[in-house]
Amino acid sequence: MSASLRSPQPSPPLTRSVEDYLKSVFHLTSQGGFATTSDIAEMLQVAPPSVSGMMKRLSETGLIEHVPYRGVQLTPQGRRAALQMIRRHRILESYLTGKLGYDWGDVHVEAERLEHAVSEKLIERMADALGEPRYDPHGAPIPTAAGEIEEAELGTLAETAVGTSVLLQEVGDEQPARLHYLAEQGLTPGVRLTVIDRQPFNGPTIIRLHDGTTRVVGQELALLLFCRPSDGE
Amino acid sequence: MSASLRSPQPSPPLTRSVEDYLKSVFHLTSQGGFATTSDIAEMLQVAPPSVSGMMKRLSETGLIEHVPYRGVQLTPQGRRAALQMIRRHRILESYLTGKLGYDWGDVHVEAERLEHAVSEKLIERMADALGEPRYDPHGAPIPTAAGEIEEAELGTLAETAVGTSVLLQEVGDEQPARLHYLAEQGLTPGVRLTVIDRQPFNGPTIIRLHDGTTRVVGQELALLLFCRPSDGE
DNA sequence: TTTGAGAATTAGACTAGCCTAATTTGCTGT
DNA sequence: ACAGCAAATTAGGCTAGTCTAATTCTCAAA
Repeated sequence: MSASLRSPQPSPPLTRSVEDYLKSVFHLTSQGGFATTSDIAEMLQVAPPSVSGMMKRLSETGLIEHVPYRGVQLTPQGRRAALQMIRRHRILESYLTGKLGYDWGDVHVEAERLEHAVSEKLIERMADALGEPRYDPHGAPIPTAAGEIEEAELGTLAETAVGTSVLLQEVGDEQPARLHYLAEQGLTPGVRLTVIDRQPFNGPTIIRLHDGTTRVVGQELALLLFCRPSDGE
Repeated sequence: MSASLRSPQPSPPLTRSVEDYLKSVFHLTSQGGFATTSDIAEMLQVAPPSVSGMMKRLSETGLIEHVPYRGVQLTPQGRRAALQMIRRHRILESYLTGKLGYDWGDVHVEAERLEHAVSEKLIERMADALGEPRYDPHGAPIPTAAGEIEEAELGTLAETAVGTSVLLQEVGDEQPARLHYLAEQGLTPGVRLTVIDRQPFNGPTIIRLHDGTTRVVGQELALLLFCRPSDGE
């Protein structure tokens, strides 16, 4: 009787590619539902047949559930692996900005490479040095070492009603240029702002920051600014 | 006329494997001469034919000079790449011990993976945070960003004459267990010691540390302790 | 109910890197 | 000078991951 029948097999370490696919599936299914082949292909910048092939392998190893011609979802095991990668990524981003003077626009690319190379131990040392941060520089929640992640329901600035005061919680972007611009405008996670007005036909949103200055935020950017109701002043 | 005739071709990034082979060749030729197929195979833990194949590819891309059935040497271009990897490795080791509380026995494995994933920028940030260190935790010289490396002629403790006082400059080992033991014994780079006696037939060397305590160092370890004449007190 | 567009998959090929087995080469000792 | 051994290379095969081209499937609209 082979060992694989009794124990959950000493799974070989995941390859770089596998780790990337799992992360993509996680992100694409975070709102529920299935991740489609073409969405994954788009996200990873590979051809659709490459995705089909990988999905086959991943479902054989029990990391995803594949419904042919429908899409895929993570198994609990796949989800665990994906969350581990996301923890690594976000701790790395936090460390690079917090301890090595990186700009928040530049950390994504660096973390994207490092996340495949760091050990669990290194990540925990970094997390410790940072004081166990709960959010990364973009405001995204960092999964715990145990694999739990905060799931908040945030609305975008683009859909926030005029007159409402909100807390800018998370910036859902990775492009350095846009992030640099947002930082210049003072639009970083943690700032409070009030929606003053919004132009019709998907026009820009006008906001007032806490310091009294105003900003005009186009729809494209407003869709990336995730906010939650601001409690106090 | 193809572009490759005018410019030094936009060389594709080196793969992980290629980087490892270049480092091996560098280390194996550091005393001059050629690196042999079997030495490289031994160092990288691959079969000799794998080395032959890789040597063919590397000489085609101009990173090494291959004399069939003789061995290989780095070209200037290959040497530059190898030194860059060694800089990365040693800066990483320094950073892990200096800033993240790693033990000097544990840094090698971690750096071995990270060196393939870090950017030039990150290495320079780390070097800066450390104050541009010149030696890594084992006392090995760190190449400069420009690709220069200090070449010192060091003798091992095993060949240091009885009665001589020396400075322990570098520990030529990577095995955690041995390094932990040496640290316990107070044998880390920078300590001064005097050779008191040596047993015949490759027997142990007896030394006195600066604090007056003595140690008995077997031949195996004595061969890993690189020393240089101690000038002052 | 059928059909056609678009998404997904299968088929088949390529590269890097590794392996084992077979062969070739170079050197050393007689 | 040459036999034989050890080292190196060539031959041939495997896997992971990618690609393009061909095929199959799903679903919505007529």
